Amino acid sequence: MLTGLETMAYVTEIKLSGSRGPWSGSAPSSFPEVDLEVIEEYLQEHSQEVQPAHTPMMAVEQQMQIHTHRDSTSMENRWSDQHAYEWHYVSHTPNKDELVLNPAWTSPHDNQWEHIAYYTTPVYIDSDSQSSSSQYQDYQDSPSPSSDREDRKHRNVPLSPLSGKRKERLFQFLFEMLQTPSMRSCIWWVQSSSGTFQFSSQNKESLAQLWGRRKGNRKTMTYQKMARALRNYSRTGEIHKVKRKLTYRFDEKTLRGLQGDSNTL
DNA sequence: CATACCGGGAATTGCG
DNA sequence: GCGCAATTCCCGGTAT
Repeated sequence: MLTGLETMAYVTEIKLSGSRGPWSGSAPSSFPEVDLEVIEEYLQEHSQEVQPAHTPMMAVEQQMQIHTHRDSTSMENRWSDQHAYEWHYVSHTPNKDELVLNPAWTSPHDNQWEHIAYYTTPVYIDSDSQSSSSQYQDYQDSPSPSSDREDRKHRNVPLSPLSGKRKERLFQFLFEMLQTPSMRSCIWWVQSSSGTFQFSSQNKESLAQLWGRRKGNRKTMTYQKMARALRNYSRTGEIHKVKRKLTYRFDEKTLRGLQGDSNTL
């Protein structure tokens, strides 16, 4: 039989045949995966818009709930409690770990952060935010945040004229996804203030596929390949890997640049 | 032992 | 044609 991922792949291939088939509607539990189509559509409409006004995306989100909410989080947190690292959300809730997914779009008052998440940037929708934002400035991920190697040389992202649209970079795409509520089941901030984010081991492939589509690659993008590109960033400094499973961190500069963008756009 | 992640060399592709 | 930013392949290493 097909696994959730594969099934989804098929679905996305066949898709738009209008019929949502028996799966999505009646068997939401069959796959916690995210519906790429829905996400794509949504993203297309809101991609770069600056319309904080209303949130017509609610429709999308509702649909997504069907596929994503449920408890597919169990694994995600298994390691999180092994030893509190720089984030210890769940410190006291055994099965609460869901940190990200569920609570988000189910509570009525989450519109708050949804807003923030949208146009103000930094956002503090990360797992830690509400709990303990105290002991965090400590992470000892990589060597050190300071020691400016040779980045500041002549490699800055000047808000260049950007005449003509430059191709979207992977880290920009990821940042965008991180600001998209509906993508919370694929990627989320572990600690937005430090730019640390993490991929969902269940839906990382969906996110990768989405990236691949956006780029219009010939073959389908996979997390493996996307991660390879991510590894290149550790050389150029945009993003660094942190010692936690599926977790990375935007460089301060990169983050600042991205945040600036989203505000100024 | 099996599977998932991680890392990086190296060739190739697309684009500006 | 050049260089950049991936993309694709692949394979060894580590962790679970």
